[in-house]
Amino acid sequence: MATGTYSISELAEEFGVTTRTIRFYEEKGLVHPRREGQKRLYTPADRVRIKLILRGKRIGMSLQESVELIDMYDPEHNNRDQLHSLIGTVQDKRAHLLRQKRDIEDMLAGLDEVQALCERGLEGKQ
Amino acid sequence: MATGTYSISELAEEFGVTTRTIRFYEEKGLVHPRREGQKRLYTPADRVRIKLILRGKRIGMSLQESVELIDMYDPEHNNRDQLHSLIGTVQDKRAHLLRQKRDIEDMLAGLDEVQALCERGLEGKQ
DNA sequence: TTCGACGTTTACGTTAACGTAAACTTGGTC
DNA sequence: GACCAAGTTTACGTTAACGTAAACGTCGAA
Repeated sequence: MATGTYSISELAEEFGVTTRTIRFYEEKGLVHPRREGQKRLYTPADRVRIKLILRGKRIGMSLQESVELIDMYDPEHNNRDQLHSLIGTVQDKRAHLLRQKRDIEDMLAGLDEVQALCERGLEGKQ
Repeated sequence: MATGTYSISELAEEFGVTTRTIRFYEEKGLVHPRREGQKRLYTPADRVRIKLILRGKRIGMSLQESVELIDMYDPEHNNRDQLHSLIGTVQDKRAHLLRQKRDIEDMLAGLDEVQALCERGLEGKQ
Protein backbone atom coordinates (compact mmCIF):
# COMPACT_ATOMS: atom_id res chain seq x y z
CA MET A 1 0.00 0.00 0.00
CA ALA A 2 1.24 3.48 -0.85
CA THR A 3 2.83 5.21 2.12
CA GLY A 4 1.02 8.13 3.66
CA THR A 5 -2.29 6.44 2.95
CA TYR A 6 -4.69 4.27 4.90
CA SER A 7 -6.72 1.19 4.20
CA ILE A 8 -10.36 1.14 5.13
CA SER A 9 -9.82 -1.18 8.08
CA GLU A 10 -7.01 0.95 9.45
CA LEU A 11 -9.31 3.93 9.60
CA ALA A 12 -12.18 1.86 10.92
CA GLU A 13 -10.06 0.61 13.78
CA GLU A 14 -8.54 4.00 14.55
CA PHE A 15 -11.95 5.61 14.83
CA GLY A 16 -13.79 2.73 16.39
CA VAL A 17 -16.31 2.30 13.60
CA THR A 18 -16.99 -0.49 11.12
CA THR A 19 -15.83 -0.52 7.53
CA ARG A 20 -19.50 -0.46 6.63
CA THR A 21 -19.75 2.95 8.21
CA ILE A 22 -16.87 4.31 6.14
CA ARG A 23 -18.26 2.87 2.92
CA PHE A 24 -21.60 4.36 3.83
CA TYR A 25 -19.99 7.76 4.13
CA GLU A 26 -18.60 7.34 0.63
CA GLU A 27 -22.02 6.26 -0.62
CA LYS A 28 -23.37 9.54 0.73
CA GLY A 29 -20.60 11.52 -0.94
CA LEU A 30 -18.83 12.50 2.26
CA VAL A 31 -15.46 11.14 1.15
CA HIS A 32 -13.95 10.12 -2.18
CA PRO A 33 -11.03 7.78 -1.65
CA ARG A 34 -8.81 6.84 -4.59
CA ARG A 35 -8.63 3.25 -5.73
CA GLU A 36 -5.66 0.98 -6.04
CA GLY A 37 -7.17 -1.62 -8.31
CA GLN A 38 -10.35 -2.41 -6.52
CA LYS A 39 -9.35 -1.33 -3.04
CA ARG A 40 -9.98 2.02 -1.46
CA LEU A 41 -7.00 4.18 -0.56
CA TYR A 42 -7.52 6.96 1.93
CA THR A 43 -5.31 10.03 2.02
CA PRO A 44 -4.58 11.97 5.21
CA ALA A 45 -7.13 14.52 3.98
CA ASP A 46 -9.78 11.81 3.73
CA ARG A 47 -8.85 10.71 7.22
CA VAL A 48 -9.32 14.21 8.60
CA ARG A 49 -12.72 14.50 6.92
CA ILE A 50 -13.87 11.32 8.57
CA LYS A 51 -12.49 12.47 11.88
CA LEU A 52 -14.42 15.73 11.64
CA ILE A 53 -17.60 13.95 10.65
CA LEU A 54 -17.34 11.74 13.71
CA ARG A 55 -16.67 14.77 15.86
CA GLY A 56 -19.86 16.27 14.52
CA LYS A 57 -21.77 13.11 15.31
CA ARG A 58 -20.64 13.25 18.91
CA ILE A 59 -22.50 16.49 19.44
CA GLY A 60 -25.57 15.38 17.57
CA MET A 61 -24.95 16.79 14.12
CA SER A 62 -26.28 14.95 11.10
CA LEU A 63 -23.79 13.82 8.49
CA GLN A 64 -24.99 16.54 6.16
CA GLU A 65 -24.52 19.20 8.78
CA SER A 66 -21.00 18.04 9.42
CA VAL A 67 -20.18 18.15 5.74
CA GLU A 68 -21.56 21.64 5.39
CA LEU A 69 -19.44 22.77 8.28
CA ILE A 70 -16.34 21.09 6.91
CA ASP A 71 -16.88 22.58 3.49
CA MET A 72 -16.86 26.05 4.96
CA TYR A 73 -13.11 25.71 5.13
CA ASP A 74 -12.34 25.17 1.49
CA PRO A 75 -12.16 28.41 -0.44
CA GLU A 76 -14.63 27.99 -3.24
CA HIS A 77 -16.05 31.25 -2.00
CA ASN A 78 -14.75 33.93 -4.26
CA ASN A 79 -17.08 36.81 -4.73
CA ARG A 80 -18.31 39.22 -2.10
CA ASP A 81 -21.86 37.92 -1.92
CA GLN A 82 -20.66 34.43 -1.19
CA LEU A 83 -18.28 35.68 1.47
CA HIS A 84 -20.98 37.70 3.16
CA SER A 85 -23.42 34.85 3.14
CA LEU A 86 -20.75 32.53 4.48
CA ILE A 87 -20.11 34.91 7.36
CA GLY A 88 -23.82 34.79 8.08
CA THR A 89 -23.80 31.01 8.18
CA VAL A 90 -20.82 31.14 10.49
CA GLN A 91 -22.75 33.35 12.89
CA ASP A 92 -25.67 30.96 12.90
CA LYS A 93 -23.50 27.96 13.53
CA ARG A 94 -21.73 29.80 16.29
CA ALA A 95 -24.99 30.68 18.00
CA HIS A 96 -26.10 27.08 17.77
CA LEU A 97 -22.84 25.79 19.20
CA LEU A 98 -22.91 28.31 22.01
CA ARG A 99 -26.33 27.14 22.99
CA GLN A 100 -25.15 23.56 23.02
CA LYS A 101 -22.20 24.60 25.12
CA ARG A 102 -24.50 26.23 27.65
CA ASP A 103 -26.66 23.12 27.71
CA ILE A 104 -23.62 21.03 28.47
CA GLU A 105 -22.42 23.34 31.18
CA ASP A 106 -25.85 23.21 32.79
CA MET A 107 -25.78 19.44 32.73
CA LEU A 108 -22.30 19.39 34.22
CA ALA A 109 -23.51 21.63 37.04
CA GLY A 110 -26.39 19.22 37.54
CA LEU A 111 -23.98 16.33 37.80
CA ASP A 112 -21.99 18.19 40.43
CA GLU A 113 -25.15 18.55 42.45
CA VAL A 114 -25.99 14.89 42.14
CA GLN A 115 -22.52 13.89 43.19
CA ALA A 116 -22.63 16.18 46.20
CA LEU A 117 -25.93 14.66 47.23
CA CYS A 118 -24.46 11.18 46.87
CA GLU A 119 -21.47 12.03 49.00
CA ARG A 120 -23.58 13.54 51.72
CA GLY A 121 -25.74 10.48 51.59
CA LEU A 122 -22.68 8.29 52.06
CA GLU A 123 -21.35 10.28 54.95
CA GLY A 124 -24.36 9.49 57.03
CA LYS A 125 -23.79 5.77 56.48
CA GLN A 126 -20.12 5.48 57.32
CA MET B 1 -58.26 23.99 33.39
CA ALA B 2 -56.70 23.75 36.85
CA THR B 3 -54.30 26.57 37.57
CA GLY B 4 -50.62 25.79 37.72
CA THR B 5 -51.05 23.22 35.00
CA TYR B 6 -50.60 23.17 31.26
CA SER B 7 -52.48 21.76 28.33
CA ILE B 8 -50.64 19.76 25.74
CA SER B 9 -50.80 22.52 23.16
CA GLU B 10 -49.49 25.10 25.59
CA LEU B 11 -46.40 23.02 26.18
CA ALA B 12 -46.06 22.19 22.52
CA GLU B 13 -46.07 25.86 21.61
CA GLU B 14 -43.73 26.86 24.39
CA PHE B 15 -41.15 24.30 23.36
CA GLY B 16 -41.64 24.53 19.63
CA VAL B 17 -42.66 20.91 19.16
CA THR B 18 -45.90 19.26 18.04
CA THR B 19 -48.44 17.69 20.35
CA ARG B 20 -47.58 14.42 18.67
CA THR B 21 -44.08 14.71 20.07
CA ILE B 22 -45.36 15.17 23.60
CA ARG B 23 -47.79 12.27 23.30
CA PHE B 24 -44.96 10.20 21.93
CA TYR B 25 -42.91 10.97 25.01
CA GLU B 26 -45.76 9.71 27.14
CA GLU B 27 -46.03 6.58 25.01
CA LYS B 28 -42.38 5.96 25.78
CA GLY B 29 -42.94 6.48 29.48
CA LEU B 30 -40.98 9.72 29.71
CA VAL B 31 -43.87 11.66 31.27
CA HIS B 32 -47.11 10.72 33.01
CA PRO B 33 -49.57 13.61 32.90
CA ARG B 34 -52.77 13.39 34.91
CA ARG B 35 -56.11 13.38 33.15
CA GLU B 36 -59.01 15.70 33.52
CA GLY B 37 -61.64 13.55 31.96
CA GLN B 38 -60.06 12.64 28.68
CA LYS B 39 -57.59 15.48 28.42
CA ARG B 40 -54.00 15.48 29.59
CA LEU B 41 -53.01 17.85 32.37
CA TYR B 42 -49.34 18.65 32.78
CA THR B 43 -47.87 19.77 36.08
CA PRO B 44 -44.87 22.08 36.35
CA ALA B 45 -42.81 18.98 37.11
CA ASP B 46 -43.95 17.39 33.85
CA ARG B 47 -43.04 20.58 32.08
CA VAL B 48 -39.52 20.53 33.49
CA ARG B 49 -39.06 16.91 32.48
CA ILE B 50 -39.96 17.73 28.90
CA LYS B 51 -37.71 20.74 28.97
CA LEU B 52 -34.78 18.62 30.12
CA ILE B 53 -35.50 15.97 27.54
CA LEU B 54 -35.39 18.58 24.81
CA ARG B 55 -32.17 19.98 26.23
CA GLY B 56 -30.71 16.51 25.98
CA LYS B 57 -31.85 16.22 22.39
CA ARG B 58 -30.05 19.41 21.48
CA ILE B 59 -26.71 17.85 22.31
CA GLY B 60 -27.49 14.58 20.63
CA MET B 61 -28.71 12.49 23.51
CA SER B 62 -31.32 9.83 22.91
CA LEU B 63 -34.57 10.07 24.81
CA GLN B 64 -33.53 7.17 26.99
CA GLU B 65 -30.22 8.81 27.84
CA SER B 66 -32.00 11.98 28.84
CA VAL B 67 -34.35 10.09 31.08
CA GLU B 68 -31.53 8.24 32.77
CA LEU B 69 -29.81 11.52 33.44
CA ILE B 70 -32.95 13.14 34.75
CA ASP B 71 -33.68 10.20 37.00
CA MET B 72 -30.31 10.59 38.67
CA TYR B 73 -31.83 13.46 40.55
CA ASP B 74 -34.63 11.68 42.31
CA PRO B 75 -33.48 9.96 45.45
CA GLU B 76 -34.53 6.37 45.04
CA HIS B 77 -30.91 5.59 45.78
CA ASN B 78 -30.76 4.55 49.37
CA ASN B 79 -28.08 2.06 50.15
CA ARG B 80 -24.33 2.51 49.82
CA ASP B 81 -23.86 0.30 46.79
CA GLN B 82 -26.43 2.25 44.84
CA LEU B 83 -24.85 5.54 45.84
CA HIS B 84 -21.40 4.37 44.83
CA SER B 85 -22.59 3.08 41.51
CA LEU B 86 -24.45 6.32 40.91
CA ILE B 87 -21.29 8.29 41.54
CA GLY B 88 -19.61 6.12 38.95
CA THR B 89 -22.28 6.85 36.41
CA VAL B 90 -21.94 10.53 37.18
CA GLN B 91 -18.23 10.34 36.43
CA ASP B 92 -18.87 8.66 33.12
CA LYS B 93 -21.49 11.18 32.10
CA ARG B 94 -19.18 13.98 33.10
CA ALA B 95 -16.36 12.62 30.98
CA HIS B 96 -18.70 12.29 28.04
CA LEU B 97 -19.99 15.83 28.44
CA LEU B 98 -16.50 17.22 28.79
CA ARG B 99 -15.51 15.60 25.54
CA GLN B 100 -18.53 17.10 23.84
CA LYS B 101 -17.62 20.45 25.30
CA ARG B 102 -14.11 20.19 23.87
CA ASP B 103 -15.54 19.22 20.51
CA ILE B 104 -17.73 22.29 20.54
CA GLU B 105 -14.89 24.56 21.54
CA ASP B 106 -12.79 23.17 18.71
CA MET B 107 -15.58 23.84 16.25
CA LEU B 108 -16.01 27.36 17.58
CA ALA B 109 -12.31 27.97 17.07
CA GLY B 110 -12.71 26.64 13.54
CA LEU B 111 -15.52 29.06 12.90
CA ASP B 112 -13.36 31.94 14.10
CA GLU B 113 -10.77 30.95 11.55
CA VAL B 114 -13.28 30.75 8.77
CA GLN B 115 -14.66 34.14 9.63
CA ALA B 116 -11.19 35.66 9.73
CA LEU B 117 -10.48 34.22 6.29
CA CYS B 118 -13.73 35.65 5.00
CA GLU B 119 -12.98 39.09 6.33
CA ARG B 120 -9.52 39.12 4.86
CA GLY B 121 -11.01 38.00 1.59
CA LEU B 122 -13.43 40.92 1.70
CA GLU B 123 -10.75 43.47 2.50
CA GLY B 124 -9.01 42.79 -0.76
CA LYS B 125 -12.23 43.48 -2.65
CA GLN B 126 -13.28 46.76 -1.12
C1' DT C 1 -2.78 -24.92 -4.05
C1' DT C 2 -5.36 -24.11 -0.56
C1' DC C 3 -6.14 -21.34 2.90
C1' DG C 4 -7.16 -17.05 5.56
C1' DA C 5 -7.25 -12.22 5.98
C1' DC C 6 -8.76 -8.51 3.72
C1' DG C 7 -11.21 -6.45 0.37
C1' DT C 8 -15.40 -5.77 -2.85
C1' DT C 9 -20.67 -5.19 -4.43
C1' DT C 10 -25.59 -5.79 -3.78
C1' DA C 11 -29.43 -5.84 -1.16
C1' DC C 12 -32.60 -6.32 2.42
C1' DG C 13 -33.30 -5.36 7.66
C1' DT C 14 -33.42 -2.37 11.82
C1' DT C 15 -34.06 1.37 15.24
C1' DA C 16 -35.24 5.90 16.93
C1' DA C 17 -38.16 9.65 16.76
C1' DC C 18 -41.50 11.28 15.25
C1' DG C 19 -45.05 12.73 10.77
C1' DT C 20 -49.42 12.19 8.87
C1' DA C 21 -54.02 10.87 8.28
C1' DA C 22 -58.55 9.22 9.65
C1' DA C 23 -62.25 8.98 12.60
C1' DC C 24 -64.19 10.36 16.91
C1' DT C 25 -65.41 13.20 21.36
C1' DT C 26 -66.22 17.40 23.91
C1' DG C 27 -66.84 22.02 25.72
C1' DG C 28 -67.98 26.45 24.67
C1' DT C 29 -70.27 29.95 21.36
C1' DC C 30 -73.01 32.10 17.65
C1' DG D 1 -78.45 22.99 17.68
C1' DA D 2 -74.92 23.50 14.65
C1' DC D 3 -70.28 24.49 14.59
C1' DC D 4 -65.51 24.90 15.68
C1' DA D 5 -61.24 24.61 18.12
C1' DA D 6 -58.85 21.56 20.84
C1' DG D 7 -58.53 17.30 22.40
C1' DT D 8 -58.44 11.96 21.83
C1' DT D 9 -57.08 7.02 19.87
C1' DT D 10 -55.35 3.99 16.30
C1' DA D 11 -52.42 2.98 12.82
C1' DC D 12 -49.52 3.15 9.00
C1' DG D 13 -45.51 6.00 6.81
C1' DT D 14 -40.86 8.16 6.82
C1' DT D 15 -35.91 9.31 7.38
C1' DA D 16 -31.18 8.80 8.92
C1' DA D 17 -27.49 5.93 9.81
C1' DC D 18 -25.99 2.26 9.66
C1' DG D 19 -26.27 -3.59 10.62
C1' DT D 20 -26.18 -7.93 8.58
C1' DA D 21 -25.83 -11.40 5.25
C1' DA D 22 -24.59 -13.46 0.87
C1' DA D 23 -21.57 -14.16 -2.80
C1' DC D 24 -17.47 -13.05 -4.81
C1' DG D 25 -12.28 -11.36 -5.86
C1' DT D 26 -7.10 -11.32 -4.49
C1' DC D 27 -2.92 -12.15 -2.64
C1' DG D 28 0.81 -13.66 0.37
C1' DA D 29 2.02 -17.55 3.44
C1' DA D 30 2.11 -22.52 4.81
